[in-house]
Amino acid sequence: MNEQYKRIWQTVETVPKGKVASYGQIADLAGLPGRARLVGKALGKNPDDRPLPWYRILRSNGQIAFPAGSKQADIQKGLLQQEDVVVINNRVKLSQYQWQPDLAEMLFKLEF
DNA sequence: GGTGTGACAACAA
DNA sequence: TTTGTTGCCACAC
Repeated sequence: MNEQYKRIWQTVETVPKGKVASYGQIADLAGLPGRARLVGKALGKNPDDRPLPWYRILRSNGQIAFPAGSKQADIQKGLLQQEDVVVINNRVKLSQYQWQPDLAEMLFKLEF
């Protein structure tokens, strides 16, 4: 299994409930600056044998990465609202819900 | 090893 | 705001 994917998945798992992060943000935190698209691929290859909060990952502008109205978009929307994240027109207010990693999270991540 | 692709991002209009 | 362009880089053919 690819190491980078593991790191991406691990990073995604550190996103707290009720908060969201962008693909680029995850890439940066995973030590892969500029690999936002790789994050998308990693999530696509996500082995469903472990719970991964993939639905907390959005685009840089807060929009859900799937076409509005699509099956996936609906599911993601539902899961987010289940965590008290308000989704309007297929997007959320990043100014309010975007995750801001704190020191504890950073330190945790440094222990690769 | 060239070419096209992608759950992206930043910017222009 | 929405749409199009361009940059990006690991992957799969």
